[in-house]
Amino acid sequence: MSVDLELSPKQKRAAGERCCEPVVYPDVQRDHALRMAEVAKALGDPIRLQLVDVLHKHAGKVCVCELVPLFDISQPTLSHHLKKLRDAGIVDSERQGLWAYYYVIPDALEELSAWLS
Amino acid sequence: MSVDLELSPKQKRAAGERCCEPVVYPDVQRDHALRMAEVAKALGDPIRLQLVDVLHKHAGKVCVCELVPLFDISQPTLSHHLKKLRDAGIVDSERQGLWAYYYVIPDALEELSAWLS
DNA sequence: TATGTAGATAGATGTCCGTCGATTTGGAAC
DNA sequence: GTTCCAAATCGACGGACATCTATCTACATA
Repeated sequence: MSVDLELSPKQKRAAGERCCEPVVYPDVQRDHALRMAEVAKALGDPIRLQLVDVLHKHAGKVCVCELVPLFDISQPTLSHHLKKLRDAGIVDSERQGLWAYYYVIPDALEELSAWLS
Repeated sequence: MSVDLELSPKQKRAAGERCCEPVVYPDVQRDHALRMAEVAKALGDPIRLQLVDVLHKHAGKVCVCELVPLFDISQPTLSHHLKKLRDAGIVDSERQGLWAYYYVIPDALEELSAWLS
């Protein structure tokens, strides 16, 4: 006949007791997380986040030459940030003559936005 | 008396015509953007994003020892990622004996979430 | 054809990041 | 006290990142 003893923490562990409920992570989430992390990483720079903010607030397309004076960085550096945003699928551009116009791709941020809610 | 001539692009530019509507960026947004970029940067790694996902789905607190086997990284690396999330103000931890329990700070992601919507 | 101009690319540099193995810290058990 | 254990920290290494200057590419003007 068994006695209702208080078990020591070590005995509890040995008996299979856990620190908390077991945690599993569904594989389905992994590539989902990968895509969202890519977007988050692109937004993880103050200048890029402000760029998206400006482009979004000007619902239309904004010329690069209007963006350059907004920040204290060189034109090539801004071009580099715009490329990062383009590579992440957040913005796209359109050329008209000498000028290039950038805009936020509709719903590009929706996946991340939905996850955060 | 002035004639209604078609101006060349260069003449237009010389006359002050712009490629698009002038764009200004309010200073108020800058520190706002800085804080959000910090959060986005912390989420900009697949493992950290999955960590937040797991912690959030387990509304309670999750023990580190349950998190380690979920990812193919060493325990010190996981600890490093948890520190990054803590530094960004996204998660916090609580120690109980040998074990450490992590949880998502309520509303830590709200600012970014609101901006994305 | 030659010149000017907007934007992208190339190359260099210093810093930050993700990862690891080894060690340290602080409780708990014997 | 000594041993065991979970988690954090340390030190190192390779790769990625933000930034710059200099150059290149298209296109438009003359």
